[in-house]
Amino acid sequence: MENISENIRTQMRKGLLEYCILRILSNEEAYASSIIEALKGAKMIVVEGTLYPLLIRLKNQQLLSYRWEESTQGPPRKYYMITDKGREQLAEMDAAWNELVESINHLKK
Amino acid sequence: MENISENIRTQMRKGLLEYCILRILSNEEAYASSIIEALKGAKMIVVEGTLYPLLIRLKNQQLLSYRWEESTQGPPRKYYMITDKGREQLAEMDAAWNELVESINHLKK
DNA sequence: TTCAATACCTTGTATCACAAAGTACAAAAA
DNA sequence: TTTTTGTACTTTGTGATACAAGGTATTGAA
Repeated sequence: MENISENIRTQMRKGLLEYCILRILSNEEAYASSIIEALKGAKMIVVEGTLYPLLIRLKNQQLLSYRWEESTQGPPRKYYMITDKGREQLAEMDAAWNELVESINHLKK
Repeated sequence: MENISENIRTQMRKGLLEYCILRILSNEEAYASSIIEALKGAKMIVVEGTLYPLLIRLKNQQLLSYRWEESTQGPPRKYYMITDKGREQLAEMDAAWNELVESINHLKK
């Protein structure tokens, strides 16, 4: 645990990654690398070793599905898409997130 | 895990409890039960088994200190207070939280 | 056919929150 | 006095999550 400030951020992120993935996939299909890029764009840095198990988890919960697609450069890609059940879950997560923000704001007063 | 919605909230809270404790103690000294009450007021429900180890952890990191105080009803209480180092950490956590909120907002667009 | 690039996956570890217990103390009740 | 009740503090075991550091497989170019 070399960098304390990084650790704070890592811990705060916990439990929010699933939410972020669902949010990203609510707009478009994507495969792992493009999801990582999207997360980077939001400054939610994540490594492959974190993302892959997470995607598998979400797929097993039937919140995501995927299809294989050939790539022009390299091996085929697994494109993930959100399911109806995933959208329901996303709605719940939106609510949970909003409550969390309210909770923190309440403690800031 | 029986209640999925609860689990979502539990996971989202992860890493934020330390932040909440420091925020609460930034205004006033408090002992465990009163901290739990404050968290309840913000709808961040937490149980003793979570809070006590957390307080000990924060104390070992020298972000908190405490003093014993007699109680009119029951055994003495451990009143915790934030240290200077704790206030520095709190400032970092404020920044981390703000960035996190921005990250999520970014993904919502 | 070897190599580099890309994509996907697995294993071991640390951290955190919770559930469910237990210990210690003080004041009221028996 | 002894027992009970209420309050406060603590510990142990479990499950979930993110990360680091590896590995496997496919493709196309050198």
